Amino acid sequence: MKTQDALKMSAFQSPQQRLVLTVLHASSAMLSSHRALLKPHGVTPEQFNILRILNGADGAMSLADVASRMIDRNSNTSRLIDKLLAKGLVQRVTCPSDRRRVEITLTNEGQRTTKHLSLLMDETLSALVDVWTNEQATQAADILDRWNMTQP
Amino acid sequence: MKTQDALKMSAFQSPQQRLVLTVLHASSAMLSSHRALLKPHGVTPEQFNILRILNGADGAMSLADVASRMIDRNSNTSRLIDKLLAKGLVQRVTCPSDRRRVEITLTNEGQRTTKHLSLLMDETLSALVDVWTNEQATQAADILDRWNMTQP
DNA sequence: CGCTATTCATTGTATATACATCTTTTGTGT
DNA sequence: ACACAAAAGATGTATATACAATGAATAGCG
Repeated sequence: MKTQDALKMSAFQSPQQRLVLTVLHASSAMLSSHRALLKPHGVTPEQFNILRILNGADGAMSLADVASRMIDRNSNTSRLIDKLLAKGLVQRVTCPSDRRRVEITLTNEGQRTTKHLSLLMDETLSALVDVWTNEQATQAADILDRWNMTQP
Repeated sequence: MKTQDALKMSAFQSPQQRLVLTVLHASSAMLSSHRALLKPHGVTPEQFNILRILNGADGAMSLADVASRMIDRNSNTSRLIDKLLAKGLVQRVTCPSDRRRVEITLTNEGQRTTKHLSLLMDETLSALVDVWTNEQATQAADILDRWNMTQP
């Protein structure tokens, strides 16, 4: 169901409330697209997010470094990395200078997979997000960022 | 971490891609606020969403009716209603004219709780979303809806 | 030094979600 | 009337998340 249909009867109390609900709906729909696209390759959007972070990083990253760049920045990073490890996409090495830390790196296969999936995502999803002009996308993102800036 | 910080290094490929990531981050932060606010009252945002739907409906609703109005429109509605049932907030009655259907209604306690929590949410969260003017909120929501309209 | 506090990561438990499958009941076509 | 398809819900399994608690290693300070 489309957002405007789904919420039609509820007669938003305010434009701000409408925006919050619209964002929640849009986020859910976007994640579904990503999930469907990645699924045939055995990777979830949350796992792919980690792969992209590792691919974008220069050197090795500790688990906390990865977590701080995730969309959902939490302690389940350990378990997501477990899954990637089981698939042979990442490597986990205890840091010798500080044995509390764990360095996470992409394996060669992990690099190949990440590049391949990034390309696939960009190609497939660019058609979808082209409903927005550059100006519209920038404008909406700027407005949403006003809110993010006030959050803890 | 703030969205613009979190993603600073990644040098967005396009304004559209930036918007997608911004929406995902904003959605996650919004849900966290809601969750924290509702938690002391023993209700999750997902459960509260169902309570609000039932409260907004005129008469009784079937499970499918509820599901179609949910943010994440899926088949786990059954289990969410199980939780609300265990808390005595909703009632579940097999429809006599079509025994496949189940009518869900708020109990008296469910109505009280829903009104109380709605008020609490509005009061507490209105301060947060006031970083947006009415015009900004409407503009951003309109832009996001352009995307929703194209999705299946 | 040795004790304590802090940091980094992992694990336990409850919750929610995605997807597929199954059961029960109703509808339909011949 | 009977067989079969479709509809409404429930459930099984794997995954992800929130939050708290734990374990291990280091830092800091007396």
